[in-house]
Amino acid sequence: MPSQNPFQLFESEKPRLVKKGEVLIKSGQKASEAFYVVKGCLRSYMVDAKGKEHIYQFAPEDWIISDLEFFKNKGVAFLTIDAVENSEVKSIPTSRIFNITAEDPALVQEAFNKFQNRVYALQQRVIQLLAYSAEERYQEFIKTYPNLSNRLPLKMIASYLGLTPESLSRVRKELVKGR
Amino acid sequence: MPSQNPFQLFESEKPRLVKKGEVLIKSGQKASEAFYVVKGCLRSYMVDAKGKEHIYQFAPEDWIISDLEFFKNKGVAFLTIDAVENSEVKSIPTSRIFNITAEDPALVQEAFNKFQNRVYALQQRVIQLLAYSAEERYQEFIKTYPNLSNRLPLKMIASYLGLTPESLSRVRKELVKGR
DNA sequence: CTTTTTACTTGATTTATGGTAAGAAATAAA
DNA sequence: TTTATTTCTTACCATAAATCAAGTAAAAAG
Repeated sequence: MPSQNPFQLFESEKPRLVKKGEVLIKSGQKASEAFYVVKGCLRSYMVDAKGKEHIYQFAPEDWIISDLEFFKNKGVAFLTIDAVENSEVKSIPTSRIFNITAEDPALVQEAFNKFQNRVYALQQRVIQLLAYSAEERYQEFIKTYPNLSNRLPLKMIASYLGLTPESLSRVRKELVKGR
Repeated sequence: MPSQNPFQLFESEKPRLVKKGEVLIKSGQKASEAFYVVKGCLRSYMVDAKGKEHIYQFAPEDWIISDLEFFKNKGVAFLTIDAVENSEVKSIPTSRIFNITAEDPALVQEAFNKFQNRVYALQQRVIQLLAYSAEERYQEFIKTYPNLSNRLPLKMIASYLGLTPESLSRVRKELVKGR
């Protein structure tokens, strides 16, 4: 969810420092915050029955990240959110995002744009998971997020793409050979 | 994108009849409409390089369906939308959805709810594609959309779940045996 | 109805990706 | 630095799902 200017909704909030690895929202927890990343990178993920992590989203600078399941799920977070790097974030209760109707129309417009971008990004993600091979998904990832692909450990990119680290390592090897 | 009451935005539109198989938006086409399904069922899908269809979304009664890529893609539709059954639909230009700021606050609130539901549904979909096996995805589908699973041909459900019809047929066979 | 087309099933085989394991490289900690 | 920990690579093998192929069932068209 990138934006030209920091989202107005977060403007008045004080940024907070979070250390690499620090957990901001824990799955099963009864809290719901949305985070705006000023600096660094957060991620959201779920852990399956076998203990394997599946990364749903990365949020580098200027992105917003939260767990929307909250509303559907009796106020219990479904995803875990933690910091991939030492970061600086602003936060608001998620509920505020859905209660801005009466406020500034510019804010409403801004929220619409965010939602539009978000739905668009998710559409891309679903299509890629449905229709693309491991190699195609990886190539698309580095094309779409060139900045992220050199900052993130391979195993996290693999998790985001629905692959094992071993498979992504092999894919990468093939790509190098191919040039 | 289900809703309690038909979305206000579509209220004043005249419903139009579409026949099973009729194409409403064609990939590559320079049109962008959002459809509200009064009766029947629509779907959106993309066709990959090998000619294989991948279904992104189904829209039965009371759902909204459109191609958001439009905005990002120089006004060219990425997905194709057609009718899975004889249907009755209302439509508006997609752009209207993003230009309702100045109008009725209730409308804005309604749009927020739709977006929230949509992002939530997409989150579920991504997580399932990342973390679930063929069998788990199918079971989740019939649990989440019990009504849809008996109306749709198996091959479309397979496409939606990212499977071949052969694989889904086998999954189904195993499930019957298991009981 | 009868015919034609499309959808579904099932078996045999292949393929892409996963799992295991061990070592190398890189990063973090001491 | 040196050591410890984590990440990445690579080889070998396993497996879920895809592909191919052929037949059956069901739906649409005549």
